[in-house]
Amino acid sequence: MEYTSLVDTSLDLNSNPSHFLSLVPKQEVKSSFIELGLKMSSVNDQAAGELVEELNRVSAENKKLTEMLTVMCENYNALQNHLTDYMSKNPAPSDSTNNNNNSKKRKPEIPVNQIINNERGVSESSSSDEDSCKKPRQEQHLKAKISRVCVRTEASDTGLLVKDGYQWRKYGQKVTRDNPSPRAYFKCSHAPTCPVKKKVQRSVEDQSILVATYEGEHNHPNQAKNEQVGTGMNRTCTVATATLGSVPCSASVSSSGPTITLDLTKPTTNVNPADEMKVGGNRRVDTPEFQQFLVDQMASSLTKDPSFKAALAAAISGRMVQQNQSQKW
DNA sequence: CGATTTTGACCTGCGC
DNA sequence: GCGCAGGTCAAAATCG
Repeated sequence: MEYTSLVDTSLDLNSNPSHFLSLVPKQEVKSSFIELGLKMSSVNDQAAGELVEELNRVSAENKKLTEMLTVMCENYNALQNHLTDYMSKNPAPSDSTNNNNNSKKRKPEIPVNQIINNERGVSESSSSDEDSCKKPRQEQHLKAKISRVCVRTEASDTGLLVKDGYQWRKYGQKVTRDNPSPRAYFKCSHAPTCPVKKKVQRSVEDQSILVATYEGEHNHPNQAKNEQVGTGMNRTCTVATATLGSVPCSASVSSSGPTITLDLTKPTTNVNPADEMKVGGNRRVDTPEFQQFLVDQMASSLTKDPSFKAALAAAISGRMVQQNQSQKW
């Protein structure tokens, strides 16, 4: 499947306003821009200059973001093609990518690409219809949106609580074979019908990192929107919240996949978002990977939002009309 | 007293 | 079919 087809780029982050110009005769718009510029110059040259400069800057930024998004999509397609080729040439000999010492494993972990697809709301289940008849539970499991969030906590913190704004009820705890730390099982307790589940376990490699695995989508709004990260479909928005807001944490992206790490041990209150992005140390928010990830997530979430598109189109077309009117005046 | 957590028992899927 | 391991249930304990 082509990754680019999953990303609705119809918003056209490139500043080329051709989509909207089509609503108005091109020549008219062009002349209105020129005349508007002349008028502005007669009224307030400096302000107009600043506006044009700002417009150019934003346009360049949008263009850059679009290019980055395109490159990412191409890279993703290339990687997926490589993976497909590799899988077809080397059929996985009994889950060789997983721990070999785990001779008995249940369902293999959902591959990274499937996680991505699930997050984009594309149902790409690898199980056949026949399988789904035989294994309704597993089918249901595969259909559920699965996302993983890593949260860095103080080493002294032995709890398994990951605050994400939702209310959870713990219904079980288990010590798993591959990890000495117990795994806690949570259900969303805010709404009785909410199917979302969460598993929280400390990372084997770094005990200070809590790995929270979310399954399913919340069918109710997040009560505490300003609290750290959410799950499932609203994850894309909450990533930005965790990074740019006043939430006392920092975020990073794992190189192994779309896993978000929140560093709760490093308060970032009262930090300018621009400065926050420059912060060094062990934070990885300034890495190209993270920025690309943010671009990807923000672009996809924005372009997926029809109301945002409608509002933007209305704003731009409204501006065009205003310019036309000012030309006629 | 209701909500939440703990914890042992039970269920289920998978590999041998 | 058996055993293992992950996941879930539910009664008891705890908390606010």
